[in-house]
Amino acid sequence: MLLAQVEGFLEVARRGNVSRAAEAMFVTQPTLTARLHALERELGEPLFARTRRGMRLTDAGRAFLPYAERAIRAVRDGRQALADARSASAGRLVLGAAPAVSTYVLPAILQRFAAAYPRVEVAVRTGHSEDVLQMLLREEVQLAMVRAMRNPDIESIPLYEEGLVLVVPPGHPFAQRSRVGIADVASERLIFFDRTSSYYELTQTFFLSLGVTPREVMELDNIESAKKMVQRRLGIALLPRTAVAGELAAKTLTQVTVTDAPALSQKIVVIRRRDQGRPSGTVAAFLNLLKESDPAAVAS
Amino acid sequence: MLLAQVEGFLEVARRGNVSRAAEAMFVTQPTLTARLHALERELGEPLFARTRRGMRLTDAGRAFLPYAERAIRAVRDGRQALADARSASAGRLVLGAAPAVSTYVLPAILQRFAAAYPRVEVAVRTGHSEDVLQMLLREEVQLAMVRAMRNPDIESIPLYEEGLVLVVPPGHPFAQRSRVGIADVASERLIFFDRTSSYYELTQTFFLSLGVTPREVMELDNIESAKKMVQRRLGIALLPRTAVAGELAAKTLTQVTVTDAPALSQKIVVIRRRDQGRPSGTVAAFLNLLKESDPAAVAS
DNA sequence: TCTAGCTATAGAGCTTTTTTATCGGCCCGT
DNA sequence: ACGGGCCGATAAAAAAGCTCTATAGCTAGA
Repeated sequence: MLLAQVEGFLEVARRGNVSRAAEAMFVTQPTLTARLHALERELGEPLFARTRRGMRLTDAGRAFLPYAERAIRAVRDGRQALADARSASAGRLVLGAAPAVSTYVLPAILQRFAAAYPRVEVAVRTGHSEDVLQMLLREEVQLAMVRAMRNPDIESIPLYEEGLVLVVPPGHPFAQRSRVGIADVASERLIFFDRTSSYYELTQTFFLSLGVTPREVMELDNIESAKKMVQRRLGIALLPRTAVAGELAAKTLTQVTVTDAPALSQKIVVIRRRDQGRPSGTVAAFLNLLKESDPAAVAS
Repeated sequence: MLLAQVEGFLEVARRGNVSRAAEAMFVTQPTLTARLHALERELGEPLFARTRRGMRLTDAGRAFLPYAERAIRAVRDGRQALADARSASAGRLVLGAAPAVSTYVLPAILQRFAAAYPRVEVAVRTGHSEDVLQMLLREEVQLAMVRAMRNPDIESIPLYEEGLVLVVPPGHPFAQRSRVGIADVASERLIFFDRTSSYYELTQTFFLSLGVTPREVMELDNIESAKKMVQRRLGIALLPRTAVAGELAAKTLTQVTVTDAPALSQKIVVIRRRDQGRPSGTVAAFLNLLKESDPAAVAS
């Protein structure tokens, strides 16, 4: 059965006249007649009664009519849905993100994305990078913004380098000193967050590699709490720069540079299943938006 | 766009494998590949990502999928609806009927029809023959059972001859007499029903042609009331045989034959729009059922 | 009776589709 | 490392179907 036959059926049903319907469809009348015959032959039932005045639906035709309309409408809507998806003017985008990205980087990006594509429905799922990777592999998310990871089934696009910076409360002795060494840091109470996250492992390795073992520590399970603890002078912390950008600007936290230690950072990337072909629709739109902007700069 | 392409898309989407899908659809693999390519070209977007393992839906494909399913389902359901209509195993039948037919003849017929085609939804619209004819011409009903009428746009199939019989209450003097003449009838109070119906005209013409003018009359607007009036000895009436079959059998009314007057009757036919082609589906089923039975015999 | 308007039909040409056969890549077991 | 097996893509020939022009057949209305 050809869609063209069903469309012809509808057009003739509407107009009751093959010639006019043919004209409206930009085909000749015999063509349309043939389509109708083919459709009737396939369905095994006359859909029209031929009269001197034109074509009238038979009972069978009347019975078939709503289904024909539904089918044509479905195809038309499907085309529209694809067009929407292509222009990203509508559709759905499901993102995965690591906690620090989700909280401090994504909001500003999503604000711009939502402004550019107001009809796109966006969903964000937050989790540790490893968990988000699994979501991606299970196709629960289309894109994920996580720390750089190695996996043969994904491709990564570098997003930004997220530095970990040492923050202290305003008025802390470190803030006045010209030089702060790693040994000085080790003697302070250190505040960590989320033992199960990659940050924890990263910072621990960092200290160990410098031969430093911070003794007094406090551990929180989220960055926001860690910041509060530092502000209440319960310790100092190594936190993602994006997570403290706001506090540094408001001078409610002060950044301290450790002179005798290398910069500590990790790469944040956006990852995507490698077997999904070229990005399209909302995904492509989001990636373009990322490409045009510096995610780390918009952290709030 | 070809339905076959959409079906191919669905089958491949389900199986993730062109070769298997092609096999299931009884075509060769290159055919199906070509269909997919044609569909993708028409939609301007890859629907599948080709991998070593087979075909995976792209985001675009996923967006299109529900519409494709809807379209195919609509066509499938449409086919089924036609098949149902053909076998009259389901569907809808809208009948028109004159009051006497609707009340006394149709119930028994519909009982049998409903037994034979339980899934057919039946609707009856009752009205005077002329009104029902208009309903038929406006296609508000598919068939109508009315008195024989002349109209170029309809075709009629004779159903039965409906005789008008003179009924009197049990114990009425006429019931005992061997001969009742038209003059005797004229001296009785006569009960008519529904001045606007064809019965009224018919009976009036009948008396006039015999040179009789019934003086005392009573007029009801429905047969059932007329029967009750006769039973309460308020008069005698000329009523359709089918309408009094039950009372005659139960001996709550008595039939009297007028010896010096011709039999009075009118033809009941089933009519149908002439431009509807050959009857099909529920209509054909109903007509067949009529053909096989004697409607007048089943009057209750 | 003629004309206008309707659909059906015939036959040629062309486009599209389908098929067979084959290619090129990749995975996996030996 | 290599070969068999499975994947989809491609080429080319054959087949099928579609669309066109031209025309027929029919009826209603002038």
